[in-house]
Amino acid sequence: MKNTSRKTEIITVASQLFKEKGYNAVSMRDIAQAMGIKAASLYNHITGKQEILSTLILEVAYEFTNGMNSVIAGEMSSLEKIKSIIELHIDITVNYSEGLAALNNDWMHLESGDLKAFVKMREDYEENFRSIIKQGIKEGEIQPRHPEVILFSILSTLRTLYIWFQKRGKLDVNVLKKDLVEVFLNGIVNKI
Amino acid sequence: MKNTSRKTEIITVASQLFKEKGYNAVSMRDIAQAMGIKAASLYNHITGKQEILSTLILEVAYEFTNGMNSVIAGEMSSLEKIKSIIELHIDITVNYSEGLAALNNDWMHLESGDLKAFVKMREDYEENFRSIIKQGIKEGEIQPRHPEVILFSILSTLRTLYIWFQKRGKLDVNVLKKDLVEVFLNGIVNKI
DNA sequence: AAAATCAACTAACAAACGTTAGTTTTGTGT
DNA sequence: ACACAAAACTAACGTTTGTTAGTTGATTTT
Repeated sequence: MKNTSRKTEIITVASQLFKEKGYNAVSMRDIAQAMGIKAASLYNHITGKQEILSTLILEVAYEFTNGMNSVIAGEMSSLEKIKSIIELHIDITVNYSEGLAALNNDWMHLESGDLKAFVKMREDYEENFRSIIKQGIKEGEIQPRHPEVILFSILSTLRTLYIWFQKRGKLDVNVLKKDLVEVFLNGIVNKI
Repeated sequence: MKNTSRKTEIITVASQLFKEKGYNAVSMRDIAQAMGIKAASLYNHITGKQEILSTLILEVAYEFTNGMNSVIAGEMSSLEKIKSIIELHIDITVNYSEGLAALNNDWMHLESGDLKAFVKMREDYEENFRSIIKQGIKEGEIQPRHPEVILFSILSTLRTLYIWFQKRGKLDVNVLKKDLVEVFLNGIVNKI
C-alpha cells in the first residue's frame, strides 16, 4: 500500500523540475531542495540522476508500446484505429504529463542501454502508425496523400498535447477527444 | 560582403550542437572543438554563451513576428490567412532549421530581458493566430469547434516540422505545403 | 619599416556539478 | 528500554563549467 515510496516521491518531484527547465538544467541539489533535504540524502533511495530519467521515460514509453499493441491487435477499420491512437495519447497525457515532457525533450540524455531501448520502441511505434495510415489509403478510407505528412501532423500534435492541456484551464478530456478526432478526420473547413 | 564573419560561424556551429543535445548539454569547449580552436578564443568574437542563444532565437522570433504581421495586414479570407501561415512556417523551417530547434527547446534558458521579449512575441503570435481562427468560425468559413483545439493542432505540427523535414529524405517543399494545407483544411477522411 | 589590429594561444579562476564516505538522527518492532 | 534499520546529515572528492587575464604570432594600415 505504499506506492508513494521515497523513491517515487523523488522521481515525481524531479519530473516537475525537468518539465520546466530540462534534465541538464536541473541539479541534484535543486531536486533535494525541492524535497527539503540535502542532495547526498537522495542517494539513499536512488543510484543516481540517470536512474530518475530512465525510470521516468521508460515508464511512459512502455505505456505507449502497450497501447499501440492493443490497437493493432484489435479488429477495427484504419480510421477507428487512428481514433483509438488519438484517445490513447490523450489518456497518457492526462496521467503522465511530466513523464511525457521528459520523453519528448530529454530522451537523448538517456545512456547507452536505455537509449537504444527507447529509440527502438519509438521507431516501432511510428512504423505501426505508418502502416495503419498506408492500409487506410490502400483501402480507400483515407485520402491518398503522402503518408508521412499525415503521420507527422497527427503525431506532432499528440506529442505536444501535454504543453497545451493544462495551460488553457484544463480542457475537458471528452471535448478534447471529440474535437481533436474531428479536426484530423474531417479538417476545419465548413463545407456547406 | 563578409556575412560569414567569425561570429556568425560560431553561432552556426553552436546551433547545430544545440539542436542535437540542447543548450545546457553543450559546453563552450564543445563549440570550440567543433571549430578547431580553444574555448577562450571564442571570447574574441562573442560576449558569452548566452549571446549565442539569444542571437539565434530572437532572429527566428522576429522572422515569425514579421511574417505574421504581413499576414494580418493582408486582405484575405481567414482560410487564406491560415494557408499563408502554414506556408510561412514551412519557409522558416527550411531556412532556419537549427534556430527553430533552439527556439522550441531552449527558449526558457534566455535571460531576463531577452526572455521577456521572446515570451511577449510568442504570446502575440498565438493571439493573432487565435483571432484569425475565431473570425473564420464567426463568418462560417471554419467549423464551429473549440478554437484552442484548432490553434494548437496546427501550431504543434508547424513547430515540430523541423524535426521531420530533413529526417525523411527532404520532402519536397511544394508537396509539403500542398499536402499540409489539405490535411488541416479538409482532413484525412476520403468522402466518397 | 613601424604601428596597430586581429585572432589565436596558455594558464588559471571561482563556482557548480554528480557522487562517495562516514556519521548522526529518527522511527519501528520486540 | 533496547536493537535495528531507514533516512537524514556533514564534509569532501575529482570534474567540468563559463569566463578572464595576459601573451604571441600573423595580417593589415599608416
